[in-house]
Amino acid sequence: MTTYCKFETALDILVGKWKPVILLRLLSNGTMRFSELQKAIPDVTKKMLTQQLRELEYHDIIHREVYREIPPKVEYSITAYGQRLTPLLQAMNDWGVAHIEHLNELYGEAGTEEALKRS
Amino acid sequence: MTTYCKFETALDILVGKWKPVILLRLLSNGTMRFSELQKAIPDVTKKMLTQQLRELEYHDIIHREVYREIPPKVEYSITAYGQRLTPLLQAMNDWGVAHIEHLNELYGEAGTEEALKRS
DNA sequence: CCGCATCCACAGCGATACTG
DNA sequence: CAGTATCGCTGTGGATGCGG
Repeated sequence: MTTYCKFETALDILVGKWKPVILLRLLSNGTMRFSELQKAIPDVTKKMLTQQLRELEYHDIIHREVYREIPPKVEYSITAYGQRLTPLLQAMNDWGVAHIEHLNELYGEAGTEEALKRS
Repeated sequence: MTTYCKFETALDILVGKWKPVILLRLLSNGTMRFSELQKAIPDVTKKMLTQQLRELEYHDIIHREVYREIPPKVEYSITAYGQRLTPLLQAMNDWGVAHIEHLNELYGEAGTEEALKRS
């Protein structure tokens, strides 16, 4: 007896402290190694990066390719299925940009940044 | 020096343990009193409900109308600006529905529920 | 009726050290 | 290089009680 509306599902999959950045990186750079991602996202720890990547992988958004070499090499990329997120991300981005505008009008430039931190 | 892509902003505003349900309720029911919301969302505590409502209010997604009566009465509703979320929520919902389908194909009906809990 | 204040439990995340 | 394991802090959310 699940409820009809499933927009929460999309949220669950996209939300995560580092998932948005990871997705953006992979979408713009294509395939990336683990270490490249770490360099591209300076504040993430190995633990968190691994965890978030695994979750995205489990949802078939990204692909994990392991090369059995010494030293090891692992490459991450967006799956074909994952590409289908793009329009949604675009829509969310557009809304986000408009929303920041809107907050500026409501509270002024100063308040906006703080407003975004609240939730 | 903020980054260009702002789809994370949309996430921040929509995410919250009870925000999705609240939005759905208000969108389908129109104006609702605090107590009605509480009844409609059985597991939420007053504290959490208040908090999430305030955040949505701060972002101008919902409107809070206070009637200075005894006993008090407070009504919540979606603002005109908040209505502009609808297409986005619809898009997210569509993607969510499709994604659940996709997970079923990957892991079977059994695995899907657990998959959704992971992230 | 609506909401705030306080206290507490637990999960999330970071830091660090260790492994194949 | 690409992780895993462990520990400790911190923040979020639940439970409860008070107040306008």
